[in-house]
Amino acid sequence: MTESMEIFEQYPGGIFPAGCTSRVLLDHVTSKWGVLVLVSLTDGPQRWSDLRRRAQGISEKMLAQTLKTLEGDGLVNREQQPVMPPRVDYSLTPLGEELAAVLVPLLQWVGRNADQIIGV
Amino acid sequence: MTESMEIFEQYPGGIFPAGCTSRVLLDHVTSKWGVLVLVSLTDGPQRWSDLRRRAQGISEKMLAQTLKTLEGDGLVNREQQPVMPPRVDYSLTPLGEELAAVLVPLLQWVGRNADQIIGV
DNA sequence: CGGAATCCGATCTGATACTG
DNA sequence: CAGTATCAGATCGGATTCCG
Repeated sequence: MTESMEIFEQYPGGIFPAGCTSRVLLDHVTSKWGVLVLVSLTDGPQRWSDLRRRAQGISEKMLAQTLKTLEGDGLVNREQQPVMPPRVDYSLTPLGEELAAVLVPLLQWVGRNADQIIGV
Repeated sequence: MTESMEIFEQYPGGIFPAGCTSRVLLDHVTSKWGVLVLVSLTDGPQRWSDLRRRAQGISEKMLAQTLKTLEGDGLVNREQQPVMPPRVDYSLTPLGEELAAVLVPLLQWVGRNADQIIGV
């Protein structure tokens, strides 16, 4: 608890001012499906239907919305081939890879500890 | 991208089955306010009013709800002293400390990159 | 296949008021 | 100080339908 507390040094009064860009980005990447989509993509470029399978339970609406948000943030790349039937590949940008690298440990921790925690 | 991909090894078809305990816990800890409360508490035990200041913009309703959820998950401890006026201290449990340790790098990454990302 | 559009209920938020 | 209760409005999220 002694190191890497730059968050408190930067903002002594609180963690990120309310409404600042950090808050917005944090909400995007910690959104219900944002985490799962980003981590899915660490496995390499994937298509719409791949992502629907990886992020089990996501609706088409939320997949579309999540991908647009992440693309708008420069975290995800969208590549469309002009063929019929259409083929679209999603992948992480370099920035997205960086982010996913800090997200994976979170997912792993959750996976290890979920059973011991829920319904204490 | 080659190491620590146990998430995909565990669940080849997707990341956590929909509705499993891992998903529930993930939703709790990545909730809009859960992240901020947990990271606030890495700075040591804090009182209700401290947390309201740290997690700028949180309403009393959401602070109460977030704390109850995290307490129910065994991530946060609530200690009430029977004095008047009442004094209540919130702190991380050992499990909560573990979790916060993987959350802090995420917050730091967001803090470093938010300005370059939003509104591309 | 890869979406967009629409509707609808659940959830979140803010404001206000009240309590021990 | 540390909450609880309640209500209205905004937003989120899911299910369904439709389209190139």
